[in-house]
Amino acid sequence: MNRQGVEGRGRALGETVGDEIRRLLVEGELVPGQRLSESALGERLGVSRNTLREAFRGLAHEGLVTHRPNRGVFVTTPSLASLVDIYRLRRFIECQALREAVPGHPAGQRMRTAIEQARDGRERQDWQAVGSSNMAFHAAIVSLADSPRLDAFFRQVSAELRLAFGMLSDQEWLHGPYVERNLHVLEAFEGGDPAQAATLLEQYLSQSERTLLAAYARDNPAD
Amino acid sequence: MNRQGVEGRGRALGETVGDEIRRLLVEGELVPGQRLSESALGERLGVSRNTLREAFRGLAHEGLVTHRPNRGVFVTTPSLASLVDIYRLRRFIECQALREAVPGHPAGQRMRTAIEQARDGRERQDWQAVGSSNMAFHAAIVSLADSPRLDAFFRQVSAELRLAFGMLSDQEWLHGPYVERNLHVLEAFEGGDPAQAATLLEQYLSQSERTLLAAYARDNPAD
DNA sequence: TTGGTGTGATTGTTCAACAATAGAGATGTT
DNA sequence: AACATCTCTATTGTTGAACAATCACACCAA
Repeated sequence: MNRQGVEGRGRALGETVGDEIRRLLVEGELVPGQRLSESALGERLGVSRNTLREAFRGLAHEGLVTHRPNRGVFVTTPSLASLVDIYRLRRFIECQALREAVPGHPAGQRMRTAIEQARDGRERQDWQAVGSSNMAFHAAIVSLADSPRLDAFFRQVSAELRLAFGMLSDQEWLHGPYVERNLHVLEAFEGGDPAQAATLLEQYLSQSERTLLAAYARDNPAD
Repeated sequence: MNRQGVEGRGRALGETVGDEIRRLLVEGELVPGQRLSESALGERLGVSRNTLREAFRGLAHEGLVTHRPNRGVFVTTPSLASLVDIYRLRRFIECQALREAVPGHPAGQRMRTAIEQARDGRERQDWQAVGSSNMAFHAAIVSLADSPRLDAFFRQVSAELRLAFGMLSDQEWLHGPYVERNLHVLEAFEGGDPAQAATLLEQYLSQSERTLLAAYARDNPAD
């Protein structure tokens, strides 16, 4: 009788549920602030409350979901403070990864493919795809540091940021302009000038932050 | 009938169980490689299997515990690779935090108190206390970056590292020599020379890494 | 309006059950 | 003895039902 809504994978456990919810999250099916009822969501995914609760724990740990004791779990509503924190982090991590990277690191290839995919998405006006590719580009930058733990951490922060992007309108304006700037960074890096690449990236991130904060303030006047 | 072994806190949930296990972990009551049976540990802590499982999820997410599907959860045995990764990370994060810190940052005070506590511990030959204070010192360095997320990440990595220290003998040699070096770093920093402080810290961490890896190799010849 | 008070819905936690799996031991073959 | 195969068993994976604890809200009194 088990594993109905989630198709039966042999290997994994109800951990698949976590992935499933994550997917609903980045696809915007579940929006920030929304309450995730244990019984309702459990029924929808075809799992029991206990299993769902386990999944919630992981998601809460990643910050995608917020647990208010005795009240339930809610899709995290990114605060202005958290956005500022995330961008501070990104500058801190990405710029140094770029600056200290060994030349010819294989991640350069991943950066290049990410840019190409972003271009594809832009042509199709698929801004969600552009956003994903964009994040892949930055994840590649982080991977220059060759630290699995740092990669995992960045992946987590990205997901949280993704949540914020999802709650805003004007996706084109948020993602579009950065495709070409990614390319500039890559060119500086592969041209053997990591310091210059880091400087470009720093400006890039600061501008991106301003844009995001402005959009946030516009869409959430209450805050 | 609930909440027996774990004394009944009114506000929190079986999440207390996570803290409890964490405590057992850093105190060395639970050693790396050990299997954590759901029924046994559940009985010992006075919680049900389901509640315990929820706690396991969080711990696994922090890397303190490793989940092998259908086989159970085990206290993580830090690998050589993970130690190398952790030290790479520490150099990456701590040195830059120090380098970019604003002068007169309040965390300087926390660094100073940590050093004093480490000295106390050293006098009492309480090497576990020295290790804790040492970590507090480095956490203070990270907090110079003013990023809650980075702080949380570092706390997590520290706990994992702590696990590794716990499995080694020769605690005095691992912790003792660094108390004074912490002071040198602090002095350089408060003397207004962050670059010098970062350089000192870098050497410090590299030496600490060598010592740790050597001890690890000695105690785990199999690896 | 302000301040209780009950009431219903949801979470927190336990328990008992069963399916699924890995590992150990037993069996049999060469 | 070495090896593959086959039970068998203990443990995990997951469920559903139960009940206690807690919160949100409507209702009512002053």
